[in-house]
Amino acid sequence: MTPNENPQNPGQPQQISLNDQMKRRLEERLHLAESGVNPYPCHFDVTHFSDSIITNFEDDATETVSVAGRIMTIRKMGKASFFHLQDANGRIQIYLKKDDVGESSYQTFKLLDIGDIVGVKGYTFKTKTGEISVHAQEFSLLSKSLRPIPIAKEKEIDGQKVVYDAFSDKELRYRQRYVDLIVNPDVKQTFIKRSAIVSFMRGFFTGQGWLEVETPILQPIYGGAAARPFTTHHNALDMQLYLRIANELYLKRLIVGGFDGVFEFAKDFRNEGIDRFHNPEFTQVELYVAYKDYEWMMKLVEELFYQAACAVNNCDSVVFLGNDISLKPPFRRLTITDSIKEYCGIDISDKDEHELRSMARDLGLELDPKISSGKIIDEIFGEFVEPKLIQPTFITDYPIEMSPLAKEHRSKPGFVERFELIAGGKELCNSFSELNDPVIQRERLEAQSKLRQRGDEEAMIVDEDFLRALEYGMPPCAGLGVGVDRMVMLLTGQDSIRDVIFFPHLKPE
RNA sequence: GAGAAUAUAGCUCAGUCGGUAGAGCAUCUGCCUUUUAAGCAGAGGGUCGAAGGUUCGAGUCCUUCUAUUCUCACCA
Repeated sequence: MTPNENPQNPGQPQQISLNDQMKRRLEERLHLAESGVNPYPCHFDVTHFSDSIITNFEDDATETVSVAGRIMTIRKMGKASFFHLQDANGRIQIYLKKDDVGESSYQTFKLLDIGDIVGVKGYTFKTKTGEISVHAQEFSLLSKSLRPIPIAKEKEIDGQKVVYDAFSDKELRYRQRYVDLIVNPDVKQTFIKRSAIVSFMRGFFTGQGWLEVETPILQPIYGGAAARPFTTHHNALDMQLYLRIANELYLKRLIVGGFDGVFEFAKDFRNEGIDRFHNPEFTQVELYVAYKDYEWMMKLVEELFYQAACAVNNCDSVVFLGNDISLKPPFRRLTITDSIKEYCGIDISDKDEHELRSMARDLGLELDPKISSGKIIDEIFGEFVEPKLIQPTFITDYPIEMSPLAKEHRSKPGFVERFELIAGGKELCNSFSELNDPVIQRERLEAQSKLRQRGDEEAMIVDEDFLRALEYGMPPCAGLGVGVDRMVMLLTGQDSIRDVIFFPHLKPE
């Protein structure tokens, strides 16, 4: 695409709406170039970052530093000026005096705007009012900004930072995340933490000797979860493909192949509704470990969340959705049957579909007459129990109909060895002892495909190649899926998934 | 999918009963060599989300549409 082409309407020049401020900045860009100042030079030698200058400052020892960043505030006072420069780590005040930088350089400075990126060389000092600053000896323009950034002003009152005119339009913040990141420092911190959480998990897993792998996103048959997929088309092969809804079936093939532990940070895609807990594309880390079961996996998950919280927050408790949550192990464990007994006062064990349905009706739950007993239990749980589980809780031993890929419970017929981790009333993890009997797995998938024929769009499809892999023999195995976005929400205290994804899905402008 | 709210200057927001489009910040001009929501004096800046309608007259009332936000539904 040529630079001036309109992406929405190829062939047409792009309509850049020019307001007065942009016009002026464009003229300034030309004016600077004509007067011999390159508005976009190639490099600048940075020696210091704002945060380290401030931490290492000593009153009687000035230090020569080169810093670079974006101009965020300007206070011009005739022949001297102050401005704040924002670099990757924070802000530092710069003091610029005409006598020090020279007439022409000072004239150039006076043309600059908030939003321009500059480099400054100077020495550190503390102003009359006590702010650690850099006294500029040289400065240079590094990149001219053509669009005015939203200016939020800050004032400290009794140590409390008060922000005026903050850039707060949520739509604009999501659409122009780059601006959000420039002007709202907390946003940047959330994403730095997100990266730290992912790094921590990667280290936690590889430290055990498990292998990080990559498996297909474009799949001819989707599986591993109950969800509607996105479809796409491969032209050369002229075939329909699906964007993965999970990578479970591929990772298990790798366990068959002889790896003892594999994991993948997977972007998954589900063609479903959008709300503050769901984005159409989201990140899930899935982990499979041979010769282990779900009991073992629960201990691992406790450690994972506890250590991750300590690593990124230096603290084992968080505030999530308005609740104080402690991530100190052990987490409470409760079978789904016991949880319903506790929160609804009813005993669902050994009840048939008819009895369960009337119990649900007594609780005031309207149910689709087509759904079977496992799904009824899930509905009761989802409606009356899950929202009440604020502290981290493992809910275990789900009805077998809901879990076609999990192994039947070793001592409870009709249930599987499965757990979910719930915190703040929301599911964060799902895990089971993986079903590795290929004959039973085939039966379960075929039962799913019957549900599918009856109109359940989320029922799974029989994946013959996956079954073939199991027929070669898969060791006993524990599997885990962690919703990374939700885990980041929990550990950063964000109430919406949109605040932990840089570019959440929005309709086109 | 349903309901509620929102959409006015680059940003944050006022706009009363339908009668000339407002403020602060930002921008521009002038003054100002340790300021910090810098200050002082002046100036410019608007297709009031889009399209229809009612009316002598619509930012304001009505209809439709678009987008967003929140809640609910759906959703491992």
